[in-house]
Amino acid sequence: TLLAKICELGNFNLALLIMDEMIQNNVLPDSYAYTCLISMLCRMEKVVTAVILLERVLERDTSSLNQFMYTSVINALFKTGQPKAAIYYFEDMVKRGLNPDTVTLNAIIDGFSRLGQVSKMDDILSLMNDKSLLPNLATYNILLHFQSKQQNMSECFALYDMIARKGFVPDKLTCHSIVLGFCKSSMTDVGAKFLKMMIGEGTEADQLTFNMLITKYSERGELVKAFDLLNIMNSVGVSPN
RNA sequence: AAGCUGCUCC
Repeated sequence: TLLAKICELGNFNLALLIMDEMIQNNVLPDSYAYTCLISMLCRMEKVVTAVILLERVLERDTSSLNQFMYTSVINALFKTGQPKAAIYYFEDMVKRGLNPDTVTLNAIIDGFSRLGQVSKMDDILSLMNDKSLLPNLATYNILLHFQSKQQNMSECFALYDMIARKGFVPDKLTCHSIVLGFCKSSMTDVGAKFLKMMIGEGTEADQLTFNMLITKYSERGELVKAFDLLNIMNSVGVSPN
């Protein structure tokens, strides 16, 4: 419990110290303690320490292993530009009979999408399908963001439709990606219209997305439109920063 | 209880 709270507060040095003390006193950390520590280290970009800790669990306490530890490490390795290591742990996870779930595969799809490795993304999507794992909203948001960065707006709309068809409610990340695609395509007005439409449909309004459009309009000298958005922000209760 | 999705500005 103490470890969990310290992890939550983000003090990994103290958490590691306490873990050492536990081990010295023959109180072995349990699965929960290890998971908290590893995920905290990954969040704080201490991926090397996280991997060392995962290796310790692999050596002495394989019964404590779970998907959370692996997903945290796989995600952090991708994010720090170490895809080979990430895949190594993915394969290790599978070897040990820990079934990757949608969250694990999402982390990998996102990792490959950042590297522009489309065929690997497809491989993981096929795997998801083969294992009868259902994509979640994050899966679609990852794909949507990937397409929007490349201004593939028709792909974006196909994904947007898919989100609704699968019964998910688009969120602020969904909205951000679509508007991003329009901004990049210099279709700022369409982006603004889309944002207004999504807000009208109940999507949580979002400061970042407004900022993106306001910045774009400001760059283009379209200040009337920029101020119009600022007014809308106020009227829907999103505070400007 | 813990793991996935934001090249807005700074």
